Amino acid sequence: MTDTWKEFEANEVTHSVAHHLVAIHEVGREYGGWARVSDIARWLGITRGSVSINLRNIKTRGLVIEDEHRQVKLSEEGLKIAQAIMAKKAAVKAFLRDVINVPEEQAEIDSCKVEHLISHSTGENLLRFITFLTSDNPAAREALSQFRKFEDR
Amino acid sequence: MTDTWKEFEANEVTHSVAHHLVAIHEVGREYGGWARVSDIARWLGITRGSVSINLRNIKTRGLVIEDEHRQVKLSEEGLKIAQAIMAKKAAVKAFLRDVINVPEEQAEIDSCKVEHLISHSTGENLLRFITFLTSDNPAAREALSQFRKFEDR
DNA sequence: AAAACCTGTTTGACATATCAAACATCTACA
DNA sequence: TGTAGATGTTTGATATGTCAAACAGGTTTT
Ligand SMILES: [Mn+2]
Ligand SMILES: [Mn+2]
Ligand SMILES: [Mn+2]
Ligand SMILES: [Mn+2]
Repeated sequence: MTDTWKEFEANEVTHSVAHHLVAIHEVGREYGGWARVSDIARWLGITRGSVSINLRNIKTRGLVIEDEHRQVKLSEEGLKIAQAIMAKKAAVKAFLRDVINVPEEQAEIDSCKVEHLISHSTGENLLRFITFLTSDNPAAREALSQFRKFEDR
Repeated sequence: MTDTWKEFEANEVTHSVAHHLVAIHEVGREYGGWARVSDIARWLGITRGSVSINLRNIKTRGLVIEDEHRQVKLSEEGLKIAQAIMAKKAAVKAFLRDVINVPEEQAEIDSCKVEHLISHSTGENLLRFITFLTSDNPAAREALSQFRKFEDR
């Protein structure tokens, strides 16, 4: 009815772009942030051709910079986006695995699917919640323990 | 490194298909489940042309059936998928809004983005968790109340 | 009956994302 | 030094999803 669902389209980055950014961050880790097309492609499990084309778009949007050897590095904005995505993924995964007992592998898959889609503020609320719930607050510990029992009903 | 992230691609349905199925379900509610292209298009806020093309795909996959007046209705499989998506959305939204205090509108947007992506089992775990946490279990109530305080730190 | 409106489909365009294959260029190594 | 391998780009294909515009039928209004 409302067009709220079309907000889905209105994402900062697509899943593909999100993973390109994170890949550059990871691959470039030992090289001052600089990454090569080939290494990004290998990391992502897609062809060099695809990475080359995708980077065209990502460069245009100012999310990476390029040096004279055609290596790429996250721009300030690209880095901010990559870090936000990694943080949200970590929060979601921790919640799924440590709070509601989703198996590790499934938590990995589900958090991967969702990492770039949840809003910043939701990510923050979630992080606050797991921080509280996995703290040594007695009420939190008791609730979690009761939930474990509740689950095995 | 691993190709886990490509599992993203391996979804039962895309966001677009998910909303087409749910739209058919909603639009057809008062007509024995039968829906027309025009009404689906209006509901989704896209053109009739787009719906027409998308339905071609959705029919091929056996998710809807068509009658002699070109009306469509969810097949048994299509209905199962639509219901699973609606259930997951409700669970996510309730968690965001009622547990971690995400504002209604944001909870709506985030749950919409994610509804078709989270796995069945994760959805079930989440539902168990919110059922417990919003029950009258004293430990649950105390934890939630402590979390409210913790938030306003 | 005619005109206006509503419906569903098709076409051509565009955007994103992927592949394989061909190419040009570098690099390494024998 | 010459060949083999690695690298990056481009092209042509496929798939999904969207739009606007044109078209063909059907229904309603006048
Ligand atoms: Mn240099
Ligand atoms: Mn991911
Ligand atoms: Mn009939
Ligand atoms: Mn949605």
